[in-house]
Amino acid sequence: MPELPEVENVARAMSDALLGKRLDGIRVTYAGALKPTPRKVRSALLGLRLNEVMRHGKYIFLGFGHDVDDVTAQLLLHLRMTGQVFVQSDYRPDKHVHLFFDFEGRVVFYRDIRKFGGFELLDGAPGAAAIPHVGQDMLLISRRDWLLKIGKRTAPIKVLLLNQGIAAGLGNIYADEALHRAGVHPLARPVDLDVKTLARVFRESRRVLRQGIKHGGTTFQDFVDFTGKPGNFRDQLRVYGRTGEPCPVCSGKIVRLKVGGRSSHYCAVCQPE
DNA sequence: AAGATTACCTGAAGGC
DNA sequence: TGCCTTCAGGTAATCT
Repeated sequence: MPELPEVENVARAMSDALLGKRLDGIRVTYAGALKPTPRKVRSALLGLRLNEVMRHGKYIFLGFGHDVDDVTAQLLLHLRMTGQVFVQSDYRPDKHVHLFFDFEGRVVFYRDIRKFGGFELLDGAPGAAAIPHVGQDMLLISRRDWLLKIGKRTAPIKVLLLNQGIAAGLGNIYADEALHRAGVHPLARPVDLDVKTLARVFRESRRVLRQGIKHGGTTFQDFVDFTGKPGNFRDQLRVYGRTGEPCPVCSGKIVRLKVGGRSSHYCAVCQPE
């Protein structure tokens, strides 16, 4: 499931492989993956070059223009739950591949089993202004701003870490991992925690996201990188998906609990309520 | 106004 | 070639 580290790896790979290349064609087998309509997207982008790849939280902005560095139109990409973007010369597309982008002969596939994700054409090049409900990127927000936004809240901290309006990028897996590393229970309320503890959650959130990026992301079920390979961070997970196993730090039992409708995994010993 | 619930989809897993 | 229910989790919309 793509969260910030997985999206960052996709963005970097797209940038490396496609920057400056001309978009010559788009084949569409599921129109819902290309908004507002495949026709309008083709009419706006065909013949233009990909001049910018920018990640914000779990979103990727793809900037297109006529000349070098010129950006006159943008595609906004979100992978949601099962979206995959990759280039693989020997790949045989299955029924879940919905889009084929032709960049000067190189084919980029968009595959999405659950069809939640996709691309959306933005008028002009609004960038982050197109997603005003999304807060600053979790890797860019200052500790001060983050503490101001979260410090007095009364909702469970797990829910707030997942709230993309406060800071963008953490998903269910990395949020559980960050809370374990910080030693904080997922139901803890920020208003009840001291600043030092909150600062630890902030630091560990950043750290686990950076480690995820370094390891090529986490593949639990569906994520693959730009070359179609799964990520390596799964081995580093300490609590997510390890219900019933011993905690790697203290050997306490890892338990699972629904928080805000989402499964949360934590160590009952390291993360007391 | 924040928090809870539901919708969007498909596939895997497990009970019977 | 079994049927049915539940679950997985990102986000928007719709409730309370």
